[in-house]
Amino acid sequence: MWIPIQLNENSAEPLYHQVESQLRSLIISGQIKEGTLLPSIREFAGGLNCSVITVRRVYQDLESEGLLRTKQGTGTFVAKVGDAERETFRREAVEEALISAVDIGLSVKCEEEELKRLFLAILHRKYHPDGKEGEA
Amino acid sequence: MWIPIQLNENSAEPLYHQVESQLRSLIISGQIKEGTLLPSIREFAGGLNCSVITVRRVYQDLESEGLLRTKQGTGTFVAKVGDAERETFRREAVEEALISAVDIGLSVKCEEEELKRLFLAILHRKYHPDGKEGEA
Amino acid sequence: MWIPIQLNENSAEPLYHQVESQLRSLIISGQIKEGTLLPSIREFAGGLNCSVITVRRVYQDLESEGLLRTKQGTGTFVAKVGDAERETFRREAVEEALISAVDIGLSVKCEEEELKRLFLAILHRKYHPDGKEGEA
Amino acid sequence: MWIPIQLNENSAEPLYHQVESQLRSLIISGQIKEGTLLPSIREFAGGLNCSVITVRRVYQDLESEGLLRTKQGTGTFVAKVGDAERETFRREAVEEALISAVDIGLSVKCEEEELKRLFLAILHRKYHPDGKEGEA
DNA sequence: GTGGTCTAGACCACC
DNA sequence: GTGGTCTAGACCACG
Repeated sequence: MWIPIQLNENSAEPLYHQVESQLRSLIISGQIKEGTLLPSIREFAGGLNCSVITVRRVYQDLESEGLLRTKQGTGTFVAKVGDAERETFRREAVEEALISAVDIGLSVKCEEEELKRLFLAILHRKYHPDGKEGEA
Repeated sequence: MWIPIQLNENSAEPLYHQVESQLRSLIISGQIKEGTLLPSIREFAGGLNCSVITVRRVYQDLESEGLLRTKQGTGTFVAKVGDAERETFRREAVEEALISAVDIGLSVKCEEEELKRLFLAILHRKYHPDGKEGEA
Repeated sequence: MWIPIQLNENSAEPLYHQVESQLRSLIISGQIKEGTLLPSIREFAGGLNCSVITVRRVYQDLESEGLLRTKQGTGTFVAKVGDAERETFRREAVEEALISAVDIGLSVKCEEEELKRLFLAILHRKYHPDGKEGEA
Repeated sequence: MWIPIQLNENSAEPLYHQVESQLRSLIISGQIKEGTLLPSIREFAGGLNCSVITVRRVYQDLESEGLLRTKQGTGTFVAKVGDAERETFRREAVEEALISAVDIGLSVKCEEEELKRLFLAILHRKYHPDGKEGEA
């Protein structure tokens, strides 16, 4: 199975962290279904051109979050995530990001109306990428 | 002079980063006026209960951004920030945060309408803290 | 012949280990009598929905413990277990578990009386499952 | 600070696991007080004669359990554990061990009375090591 | 000095 | 084949 992960070499964000958050999004959003057998750590590492250990860490962390389940000698699977649980995950992730953005607006004394305007513009641009935009 | 900085000991965010971003906001938003003499490194560090090295780094970083100006033997001052420049700073900070939030929404397959609804709710809550809310 | 084995897919305990310890218990406690012909490796593996390699390992391990005996071309039988031997087995298994439990209590600075109270409660619950309890 | 950890080289139990469980016990039982600065990973690794990475993993795992808190550039501390929380931890650890022991007794068809007698004997021996016993 | 990340490579246990 | 553990050693970020 092929997992679409984009690594940004120039980012300060640790490799394993980039992989983790993207894989987490794929699972939470349901783009990778429960029960799916993920690539072996070696295979995945090869594809990402990184160390086996980095991938192992990703699998391990996500397992401790309850998103993955690994069976020695067999492989690593996407765990069953209850709908309610998934909804909570999504909600939290999104709310957290929005709150943080509004906080920054506040800290910089941005007007409520201006913030709203900016947000709506960005929202529209991202969700209707008529031209080229659509991914950051 | 007293600078209102809140440090979160339990955050994963590095100390120096917390101080930097808050001080930057204070300057950009005009809450600390240009020409103001900031506390000495030692004094500031004492107030924040952190290392002088940390404060020194903050002053250096913000100086290299052009927000501060250090005069040997005198102290560190808030530099003159042109209105256009300030506007750019603010705009960038806010836009960046909003874009990042929307991206997360996208990555988790959040509906445009839901995202908008959530944002407006948070916006209102933060800007009209009737009860107690208002700062994170 | 049908062997009542419960596999816990989500346990960290290796499959072969789960099968081994349960089968061992069945033999030692006399619930499977000596001379009994066990299912073939394939059949057993099919019933447990696991690999034949796993069952093969179980049979081998228990044979090397003297609990099973394999006759080429015929099958695997439960060996004769002397009463004294069986008693030793049981005693060891139980004592080991109890000692380990008490050690954990000690390591966590649990009072002797509290430990005793807890034990008796659990003992009663497990041996007199009035409601539903009785197995973990 | 010196941490009393006993490593069993011959055990099948992974190194990091041995260290983790012992350190966890020390914290939960209150033998290491909250706020205590633990040895640096290098120092600890030197003392245990193991790799830095192994110690780091221990600290990381216990941090994710909420028992430790590490600050980059500063060190690793024992986190504040609420009394209720600590009680839960202890209770769970002990109950789990006892339940498992009783289950083994059951699986081997040990009489309730016999199990009780064995337990009380072991309990007394461990908590009143008149002769030599007292640790496993 | 501290912890944080990442590497390459080894060996073992499991299926 | 799979994952699990452990090593030695490097380099970076933080205080």
